[in-house]
Amino acid sequence: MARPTGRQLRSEIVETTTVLIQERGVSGFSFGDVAGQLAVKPPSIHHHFRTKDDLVVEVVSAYTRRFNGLVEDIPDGSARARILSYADLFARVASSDRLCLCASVSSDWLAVGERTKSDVQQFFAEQQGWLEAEICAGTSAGEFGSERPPAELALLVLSALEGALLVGRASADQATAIKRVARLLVEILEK
Amino acid sequence: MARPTGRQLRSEIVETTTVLIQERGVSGFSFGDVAGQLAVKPPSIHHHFRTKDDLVVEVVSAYTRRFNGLVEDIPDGSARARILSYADLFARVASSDRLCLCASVSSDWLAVGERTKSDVQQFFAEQQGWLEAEICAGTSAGEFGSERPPAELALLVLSALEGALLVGRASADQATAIKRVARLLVEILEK
DNA sequence: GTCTATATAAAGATAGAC
DNA sequence: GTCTATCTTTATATAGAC
Repeated sequence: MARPTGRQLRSEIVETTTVLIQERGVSGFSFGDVAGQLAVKPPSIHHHFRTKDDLVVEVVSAYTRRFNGLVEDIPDGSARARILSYADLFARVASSDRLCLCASVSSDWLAVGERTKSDVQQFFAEQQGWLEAEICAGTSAGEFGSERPPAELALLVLSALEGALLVGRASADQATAIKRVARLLVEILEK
Repeated sequence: MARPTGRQLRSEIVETTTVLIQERGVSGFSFGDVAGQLAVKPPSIHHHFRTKDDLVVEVVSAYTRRFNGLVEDIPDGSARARILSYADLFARVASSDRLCLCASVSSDWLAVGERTKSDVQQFFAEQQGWLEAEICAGTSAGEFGSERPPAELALLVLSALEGALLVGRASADQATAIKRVARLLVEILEK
């Protein structure tokens, strides 16, 4: 891997840090870890991000932007297909035994700054909002028949997907767990 | 708070560390933090637990023992009531904006030792086993009417409860989130 | 923009006095 | 069993050369 430079390095730092946080938590990575993986020295990281907190804020922001972009790109189709695509996205972004980045951050809640906290809160709120709208649409289309309040179902779906990554990782069975949970969730929404 | 000593201190270290991990993650606490909260010095912690990893192993073990004890103490009654008690337990042990300890550990997966990993895996497996048995019992009693496989439902329930703590904490609404999810889950099991 | 060198502080851990 | 003192390593962060 060629040593990245300039604007290139900045985005590679963000990518690498995202994975490190997903694997080890916010307190479990250091500038030295990031630098090591990119074959540069710690001061190069500091050049782009003055403090660790600045870096974490940027990582959450980049993750949220990317994730929401992928959600927007989910093609039109049946409500069932769209929810399954959403779950798949979830599994993909968190692939390889990782969690959703915001779940990782939420786990270390008291170890992160205020800006990060409010950004993570917003991420979860946005996901619930998207899910609620999809559930409403599916119900209007006659595809979903659950009589339970869409906002409640949205919270359940998000919680179950986040939790499945967590439980699945610790069961050496993450990819399967998220698929099993997703399938069950759409069946529940349908009837 | 009087300074605890001897066998007393050992268990207070475990209790304090449990909370610290729930709040800040495995990598987010130090012997100094634990010592500070108990008004002793770091070497006193080392006297009881040679390494940080030894301490984490003991914390997971104590948490699991205590949690499983509380589960066993859930009184006989309707399947609905027992599942709701289980969810409540979950919320209580993780109260005050914390997660289930094993969820916190799972979040920092690559930062913990092998012994800890396998203990956490076992915790999640045991919980799924208990839930599956309860769901089967509820179905036999005619109380639960879901036709979906009990093992699948058990995974869903555990994932949703773990995830609700995570999402709820980041929504400044944890106590409510877990209750909402628990209520929805029993309704789904019933029909 | 990246490096070497360095400051400062904290962490995990141990030795040995009390 | 707990302390003081200390060792060693690592982390965050900055200054200044290249």
